[in-house]
Amino acid sequence: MTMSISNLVTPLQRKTMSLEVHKQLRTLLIGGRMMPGEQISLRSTAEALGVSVMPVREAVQRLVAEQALELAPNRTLRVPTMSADQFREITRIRINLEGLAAATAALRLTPEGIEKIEDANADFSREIAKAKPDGPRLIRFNMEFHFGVYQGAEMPMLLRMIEDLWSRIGPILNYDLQRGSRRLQEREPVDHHDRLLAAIKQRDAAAAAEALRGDIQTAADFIVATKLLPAAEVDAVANAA
Amino acid sequence: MTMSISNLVTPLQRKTMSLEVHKQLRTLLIGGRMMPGEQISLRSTAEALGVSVMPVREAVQRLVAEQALELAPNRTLRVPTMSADQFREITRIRINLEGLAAATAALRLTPEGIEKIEDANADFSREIAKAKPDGPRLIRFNMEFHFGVYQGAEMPMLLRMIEDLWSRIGPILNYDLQRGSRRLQEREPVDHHDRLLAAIKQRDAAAAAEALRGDIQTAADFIVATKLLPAAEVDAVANAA
DNA sequence: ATTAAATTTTTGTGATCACACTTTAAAGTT
DNA sequence: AACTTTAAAGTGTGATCACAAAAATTTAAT
Repeated sequence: MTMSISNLVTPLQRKTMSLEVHKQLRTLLIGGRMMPGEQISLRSTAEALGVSVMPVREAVQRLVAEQALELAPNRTLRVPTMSADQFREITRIRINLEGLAAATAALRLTPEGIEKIEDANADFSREIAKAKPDGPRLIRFNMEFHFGVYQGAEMPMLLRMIEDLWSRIGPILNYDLQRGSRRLQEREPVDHHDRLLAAIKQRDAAAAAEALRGDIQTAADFIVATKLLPAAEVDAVANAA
Repeated sequence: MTMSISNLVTPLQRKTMSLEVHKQLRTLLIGGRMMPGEQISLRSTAEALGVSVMPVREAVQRLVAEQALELAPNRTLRVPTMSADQFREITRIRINLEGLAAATAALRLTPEGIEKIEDANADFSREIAKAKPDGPRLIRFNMEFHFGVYQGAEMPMLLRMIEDLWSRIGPILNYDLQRGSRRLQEREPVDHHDRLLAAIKQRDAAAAAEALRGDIQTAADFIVATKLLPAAEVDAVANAA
């Protein structure tokens, strides 16, 4: 009976088409490839992906549960729209959850982990310094930086909850970005990142959470200021508890 | 064109069997009617509920997304088991999220809302004072008290996230309760509730969050101390990101 | 040209069947 | 009796069909 094999193999993933569809749709959403309010059709997406409707149905159910998609009362499926109030609420939740992750990560991050974050921050800083920064690249580097920190907290459940939140605000952020936000020209986000990084190196949990709070809050204030988001939702969501 | 009718009618819910099944299973889970590790069969539950497997499949997908159910690598469906580490992580998340809700509620709760909470707390206090308190009733009153507070925050997304967390720890809490925990005999939870209530009445957000932290933490410490939870999970979960 | 009615198309939802895989029970073998 | 092998039952997964309801389109009428 072999004894240490469990340390050598990866725990064997479950591979279904549902999960594959779920991942693809989620990537589209986070990347802002689908506009808020846009309608989705089961059969269309099934045909586009070359599968039957079944895997799509299951994937969609998961996305609805994650609130990354929305099932309207008239049974139409769409990318959720978000009111300014809802966005503000998510921002408060993010500050708490991601603040917790950052604070914990400040205490637990390994030197290797810190190095990865520094790389991501360098990439981000370099891109934003360009005359005409590439939006998608910026988003990617920003994501690598943030989730590099969050992974360092070694709290898998918390990480997943944060991912879910990002998949919900992804469409908003990216949609704003595609319209050519001028915030990209500013050094502000880099300052917050540097401050967070410094706090982590000093193992200062409170300072890390505070730096992250500044990053999230100022970015959110900017989005709200664009007046892109409707003041309030008119139609009710059908997510009965 | 009628103008004020929108204020009179409820926004018409989407009524599908999937949602019904979802609600029923979720109730079972939160109520601790299903043991951690217990296996679920699509066909069995479908037959038990008198429907086809389809609604069950969709409901289960949602529950898996909510992490209230688990899909093992060998494709078996079961109520998630939880290691002590995982429970501790959830506790930290709860302290942050429910603390945020309590702090916000302290500032926003209406007199009617406060009255409702006081009633729930009185019921809870009365039940716990009995010689042989009724477990399910205690759980219900405790839930009414907590969610009475959380609803007062007027943050619907946060509320839903907290509900999801409760559906995950429900099996643990209730399972412990069914084994006849002696903690019920103690006044401790009542003290924390009273402290929280007092903070709310004084509109002291920080004190409210702190009182709630005490309530959650001491209860969690007790659960961990029972040694009911395994130290670590042996088999990996199949929730690929 | 506009509006109203009728028709067609498309939508999500539920049920049923087929398949590959795992687990369990039975039969066979030593 | 203990072990191995084989067969049966049960599992989630994917595909296909049927249906009612909503949307979009066309047709008819004013």
